[in-house]
Amino acid sequence: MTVNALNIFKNRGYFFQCTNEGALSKLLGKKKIHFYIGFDCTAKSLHVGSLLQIMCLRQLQKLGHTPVVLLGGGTTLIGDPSGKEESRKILTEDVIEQNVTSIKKVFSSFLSNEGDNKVVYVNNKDWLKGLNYIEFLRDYGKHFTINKMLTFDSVKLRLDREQSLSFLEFNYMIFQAYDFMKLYETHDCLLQIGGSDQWGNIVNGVELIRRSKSKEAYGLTTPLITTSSGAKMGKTEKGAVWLDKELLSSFDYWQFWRNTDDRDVINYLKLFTELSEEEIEKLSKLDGANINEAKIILANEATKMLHGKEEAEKALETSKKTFDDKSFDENLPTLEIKKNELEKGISLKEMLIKIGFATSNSDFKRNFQNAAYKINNENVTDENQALTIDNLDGDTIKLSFGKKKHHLIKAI
RNA sequence: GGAGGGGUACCAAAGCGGUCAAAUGGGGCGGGCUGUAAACCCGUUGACUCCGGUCUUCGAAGGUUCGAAUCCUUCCCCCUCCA
Repeated sequence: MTVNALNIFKNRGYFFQCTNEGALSKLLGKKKIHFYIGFDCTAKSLHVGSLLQIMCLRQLQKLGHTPVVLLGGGTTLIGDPSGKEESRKILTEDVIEQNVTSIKKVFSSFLSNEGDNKVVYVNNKDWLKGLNYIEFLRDYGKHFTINKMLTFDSVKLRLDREQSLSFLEFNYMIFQAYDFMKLYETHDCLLQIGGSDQWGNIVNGVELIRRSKSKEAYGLTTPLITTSSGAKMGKTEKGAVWLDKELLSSFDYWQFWRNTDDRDVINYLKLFTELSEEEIEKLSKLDGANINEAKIILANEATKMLHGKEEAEKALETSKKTFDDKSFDENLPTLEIKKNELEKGISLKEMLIKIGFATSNSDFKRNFQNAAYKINNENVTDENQALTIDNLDGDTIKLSFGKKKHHLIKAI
């Protein structure tokens, strides 16, 4: 039996809709192709919101196809209006280039850089930057009608909300279509994948290729993943779930998955791990508190893929110590402090502000009144509490803000 | 260019001379219950504070007033319709 890529996509939950499904399915079955996904470079790194797309790249690469990662160094100069309520901030070229570099790193964890279908990186700045406006309009502008563009959700939404959509942003979809065509030319790229909000943009590209080359290319979108409670997925106590150790530690990343809503676990296992369907099926039998077992597996697998096996094991260990034994583990964020300073005594309030557990004196006071702080698991009852050597447990003090945020203070 | 509507805290949205650091809802944060889940309940959500208060905030700048988010003037921005 031949492995059918689209079936895998459907079973795993990567599939939302695609153009010409029959033909695409056949194509993927008989030929190894180049396919691409574009990534926005508005931030220093990517977060879990892009993980599904990355999994698609990984999956298809495993089947022998060649992933082309398009870094939108050029389009980010404009800003994608899709799904945005307001215009994006315009970033400078410098910042974008830095982002491009750091975002590239993310992919190295997920994609193979070896073999004849190793990952290819491209930056659309390379062909967009030097574009000649008049020529571009004459060659490609004629293929786009305003009538049609106005029907796209990304545009309609903005207009319905009575929010302005600048011409600059309006051009985004034309550029994205042009990107696809360009990659078709240079890399024989036949398929573009994207989130469901990219449908309009992708179809535009497919049509541009058809009109200007009389050739067929394909588009496929992935579903928008929301949590069962309806929110967009991707937040922890500490903010966005970055796919970068510098921005979110592997422990916090592990915790993010561990804290998944019961109702989402099985779904996430399918989407974000590579466990076999049988294994997942088995885990789906768990109920009640036992679902936590599945969550731990999810966290392990997801962390392993991004940060490596060792980091995943460390995160598991740290979590056990922190939440089960209520002790501490060195893997928790740690602040080192001189012993003699501790002998003099340090204001707890200042320490908490320093490590980010309070944003101001007032904030500290509010949290204190809500019984949010603990020293070595003991509730703080004195607002003017000072940290001294008496608080040391070994050479460490554990400070907690709420149930999930812990920080160590280490005397040296 | 003309006519009208509007800009309030993270978001949405009330307030339209004092009782407004600003109702209400959402979101965030914390507490309780639990399984590091969901749902639910409670608290909190500008800064500083000698906890009595003080300071900064309602698009911007001026003005009227004992007193302004609220009234007046100018300016900036957004939306709708007309040209």
